[in-house]
Amino acid sequence: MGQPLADDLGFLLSRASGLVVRATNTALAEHGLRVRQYSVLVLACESDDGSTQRELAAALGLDPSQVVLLVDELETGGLVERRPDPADRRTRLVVATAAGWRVREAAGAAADAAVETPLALLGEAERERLRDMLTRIWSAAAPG
Amino acid sequence: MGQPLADDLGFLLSRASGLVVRATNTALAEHGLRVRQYSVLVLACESDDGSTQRELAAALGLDPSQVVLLVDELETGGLVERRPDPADRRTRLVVATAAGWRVREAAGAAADAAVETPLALLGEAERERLRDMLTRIWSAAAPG
DNA sequence: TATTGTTATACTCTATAACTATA
DNA sequence: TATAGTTATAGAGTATAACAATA
Repeated sequence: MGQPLADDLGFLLSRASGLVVRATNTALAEHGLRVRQYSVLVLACESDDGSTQRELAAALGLDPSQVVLLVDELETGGLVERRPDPADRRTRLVVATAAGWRVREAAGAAADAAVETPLALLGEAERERLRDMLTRIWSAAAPG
Repeated sequence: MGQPLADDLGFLLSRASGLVVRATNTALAEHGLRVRQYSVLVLACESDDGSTQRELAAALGLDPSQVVLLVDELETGGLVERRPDPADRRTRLVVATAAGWRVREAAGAAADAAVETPLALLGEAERERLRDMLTRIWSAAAPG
């Protein structure tokens, strides 16, 4: 007869994800960002030499064509810039600007605070276990 | 300086959720469903007397106006029907038809199989812990 | 007055295909 | 011939506001 919907991990994942994404988007709004743009900005801040859009797409689980638009918006806002790659003229390295770093820090604090409400019932040890499981879900389906 | 994106639970949740939803949608396609319609159908099968659209919306975490369209599609496909509520003429009770039950069973088996790939690295005990944590995330933010 | 279902609208996200320039 | 980035488009998902019927 099938399991109840409340036991379906796919359903539970998407419902929890939607909740957290909504809360994060609300918090990011005052910084002019949404989660997708924010994710790109965070990744750009993580690499000193910049990341190719292909690398960003793989890390985010998005199609490269979507990354183009996200980087466009961040670039228009002056938060990242596209630098030519000296080694390969096809690729463009996405690097955070000084303004990007500042926004990333403020927006990150707001996002972390916003997510405390939905995560309130989870202790730090549990969150670490949750991170581990979600990472393994990703690695099982997106090897490499 | 902020945590790495790979440690951000919001990001990990949405990435894992997207992955599982994509796999499930692919599996449900041959049954003419997508996850949202499927979720409504499963809930309709769970209640003998039917659920109001308000109840469905609350359980799914959707706005009631979205449930209208999902039920419309299921009703057009003959999988559910809207029955008048004898106790309250405003409400309409959503009930699965016999065809709905059959589709729910076949689609559920396909969805369960499809999700085995991304969940392959999690044992049953871990899945139970994951269910518990995701349920608590929901209950922390959507009390009631 | 408040609630249920409904309609309408706009925006965001997702999926796909095709094109260009380089390798 | 393959890869990085880009453009374009259509469809699905999300968010809000307003309305009629009923409580």
